[in-house]
Amino acid sequence: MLQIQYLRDHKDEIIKRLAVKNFKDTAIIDQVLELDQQRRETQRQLDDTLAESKKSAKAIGQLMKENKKDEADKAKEKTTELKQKSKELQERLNDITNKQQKLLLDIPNVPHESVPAGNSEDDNILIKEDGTKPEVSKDHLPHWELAKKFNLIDFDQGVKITGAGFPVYKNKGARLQRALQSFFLDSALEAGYDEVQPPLLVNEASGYGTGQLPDKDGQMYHIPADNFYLIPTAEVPITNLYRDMIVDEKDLPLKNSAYSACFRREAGSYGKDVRGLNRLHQFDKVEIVQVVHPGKSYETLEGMLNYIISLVEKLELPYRVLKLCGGDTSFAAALTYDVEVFSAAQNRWLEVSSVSNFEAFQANRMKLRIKTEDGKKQPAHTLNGSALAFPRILAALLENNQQAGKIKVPRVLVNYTNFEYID
RNA sequence: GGAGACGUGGCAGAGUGGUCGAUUGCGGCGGUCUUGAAAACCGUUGAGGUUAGUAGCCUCCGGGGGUUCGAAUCCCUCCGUCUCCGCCA
Repeated sequence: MLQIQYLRDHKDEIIKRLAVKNFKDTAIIDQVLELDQQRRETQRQLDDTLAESKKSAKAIGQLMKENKKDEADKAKEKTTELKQKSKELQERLNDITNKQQKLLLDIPNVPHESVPAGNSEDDNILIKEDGTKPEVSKDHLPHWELAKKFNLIDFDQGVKITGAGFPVYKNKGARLQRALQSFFLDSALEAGYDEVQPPLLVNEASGYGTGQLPDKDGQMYHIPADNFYLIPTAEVPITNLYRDMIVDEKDLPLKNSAYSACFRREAGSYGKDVRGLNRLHQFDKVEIVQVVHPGKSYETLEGMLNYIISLVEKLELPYRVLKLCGGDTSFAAALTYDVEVFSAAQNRWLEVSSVSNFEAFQANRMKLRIKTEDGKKQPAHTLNGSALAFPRILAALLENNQQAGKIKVPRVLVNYTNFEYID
């Protein structure tokens, strides 16, 4: 959510930058500012009325003590009138505030000035590409074939017990997943992230806090009986740990990591995108989150990106980094980098991480502020990134490392798997 | 799930209708004293809105609603915590 003060002061610039995200509903911004004007005016009227009524009520107390009943009764009448007036003003103010709030929630975050215009992933900018793509021969198999051949993942049984997009990992497939979890969590710990294990279900307020609601309602699994949502990423519970908090500047940065299962409805996906592990309804991920001083968030973003790259390098996977264009940058993000690994048998790049700076957008929604040394308060900046998502890493590992009759496990994972080959 | 108790400022804990945004203690910050520190003493110390403003004014005692001239204090409701019972990984 944008700060109303910021919107008031930089309206034209904001409209211009939102166009980069293909947000062209400028009428909504005019409406918000108009409502803001009304809000402040009504607030002022209400304050004055309440002040008068309060003064009058206090005077009555005094008159009662002095046994001046007639004067007290007179004052009561006056106060009753004032009360009626303030009640009306209060209702009007609530109405205006609610409308304004609702509209504000629908305005996306302003993209960073370096974000290029664009409509789709084709307009993303290649920042970096590194690593050696493996030689691919004709008998190279895609990961879903390998998973079957080596009995690592059972997609059909997943369909039976739940539905498509809910695979069952087995044997060395399951152990490899466990190895990834430990490797990613240990690495994050070493990089200074405090480990947490959050709930996988969150309430509505948390969904609004990080910006999934109301924008992505329908993408999350919802449990109506309790009005809970299954988390689409650990970003939601972790960042919301700091909702409604005022953090001392000297305690920054706050750094957390968490492993969690993630649940996404992925309505509308189809074709090769959902084949095998490429896109699932339930998957595993280690997420990293930081809460930082506004002056340091872009520096932090680069640091997080470099950390993520280091993981991919340790896994010996060829990768590339993209800066997302406006059209591909999510509702809540100001700047996002995607990290993709090359999956040899499919001959395609798979997104395994997305790291974003949300600036004050989430902090504003969830009232997460920092207190500076001179006692001033301002919204913090929040960031998060996948470090990393398991399924596509697994897909690339299987496809890229296949040899005659076996698959080689990268050296860094052998400590965790206790096997060198899948055979 | 059933019965009962309770939710007050960073924490502890008063206040049960009238200048209470709230006694007090601890913690934090500033000062006196000290070579320095501790102790002691003095002062200060929540959040939001409006505003050029660290001036004034208004709002906030779990959330929402109600009674009243006036509510932290009474009523309703929701949420949460605790105790006992039941169930249970």
